[in-house]
Amino acid sequence: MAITAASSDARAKLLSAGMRLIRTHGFTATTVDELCDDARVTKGAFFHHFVSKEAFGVAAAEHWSLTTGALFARAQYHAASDPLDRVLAYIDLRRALLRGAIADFTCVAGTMVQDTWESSPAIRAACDASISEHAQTLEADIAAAKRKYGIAGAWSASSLALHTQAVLQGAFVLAKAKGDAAVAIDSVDHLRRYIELLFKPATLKTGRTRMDKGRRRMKR
Amino acid sequence: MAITAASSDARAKLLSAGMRLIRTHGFTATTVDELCDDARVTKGAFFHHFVSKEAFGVAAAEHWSLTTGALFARAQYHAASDPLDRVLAYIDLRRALLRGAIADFTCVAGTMVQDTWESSPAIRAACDASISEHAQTLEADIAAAKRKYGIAGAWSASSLALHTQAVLQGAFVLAKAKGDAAVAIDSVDHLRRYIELLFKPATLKTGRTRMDKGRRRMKR
DNA sequence: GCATACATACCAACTAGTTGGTATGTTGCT
DNA sequence: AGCAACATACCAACTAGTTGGTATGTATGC
Repeated sequence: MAITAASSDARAKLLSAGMRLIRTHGFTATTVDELCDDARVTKGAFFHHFVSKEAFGVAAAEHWSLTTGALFARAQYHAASDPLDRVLAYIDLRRALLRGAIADFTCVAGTMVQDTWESSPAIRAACDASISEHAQTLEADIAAAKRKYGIAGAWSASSLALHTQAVLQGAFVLAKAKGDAAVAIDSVDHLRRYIELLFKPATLKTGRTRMDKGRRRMKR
Repeated sequence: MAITAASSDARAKLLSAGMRLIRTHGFTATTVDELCDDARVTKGAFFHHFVSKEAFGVAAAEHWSLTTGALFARAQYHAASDPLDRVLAYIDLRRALLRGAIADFTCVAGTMVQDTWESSPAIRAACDASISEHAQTLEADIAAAKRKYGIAGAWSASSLALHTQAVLQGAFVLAKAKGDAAVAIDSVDHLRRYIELLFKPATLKTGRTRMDKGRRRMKR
């Protein structure tokens, strides 16, 4: 797929418009016309770059994976030497991102999978890959923390990594229902507290005190 | 809204069809024709009972609230004398319900709000009411448990009640993405462990041992 | 004789996708 | 260098089918 000089301005603009529109209306409710209007591109250009609306959906999930993957890869939370600190710093970053309009912080893959999981196996798989691969970037740090602090709970690093994503996805749903990010922030705070508690006995032995570090506003 | 003698067989059939269809396709992707076909009712009947598709959505959220409200009201988890036991029994019930087809255990309100929160304030509000009122039925037990065990965490009973709903909603999203309920069960297990840990110091003082009670399969 | 609970037939607007075209490269041969 | 052959990126207008919604009719019970 040699990328030529002006390799499709239109494709990039459509994907960018897709991120916005899918997050606000979901995938099914986002029409091809709407996508084209928003991207200031014609329908011909749309079907030149994507053989169908479904193919666009798959490309949108992959685009989401790439852009968010790059964002998190270059974030500073990897800097901490302690693996548990890296996990907690990730949670703090996710909490800090819950700002501005709801459509600006919610997850394209999570939103899209809700109205496509039954009708489009291809989109479902692409969304699953996006979410699961992102979770996997956490898994190594969680596993390292378990090893370092000798935690032998009945839970696996991978299940905890996926749980963080479940909490975030659920927090987005509640934020949409309430039209307010506050409830999502509260939920992420509960998630942070959970991880602190999971590692608390071990870190106390080691003489660490991390509790309430990074804690901010707690409403109600 | 006086309920007349044979108060609309059609209305009930449409709402029942709506529960199924909204859970599988979402609200926007569910068409009025599909609803009518599934309920074996004509379009005339649909618009006789609901002034618009949006009004049907609001009615669907209210119907969901009523039916699930009744289900949980008559469940036995209220029986335990200890409030913490009641909260954990609720979690166990939610875990036990994660069986069969995905569309059979997911939440109508949570699914519907995802593709309507931006376009329909009325449906958004109805879904919020459904989720928030359900969370409130947990709040009293959580508050009682906090009081009984003298827990003074930086979290409120209401925020924890909403957090349980966020975890469940997120678990549904991941289950849809993976096409498998296992990931949702794992997440609910993490939620149960969190609540156990929140109350652990206090219950140990009191001589309770609840840990790992009710624990079942833990995959991976 | 009049309201309620439907049924049938229909419509204007919108839907994803198609068609046939153009403008601008890029490549390979001489 | 120069030109034919082809590829890419796009566009405007169209189509076949679907959408939520309506207009009008009818059957039944009080």
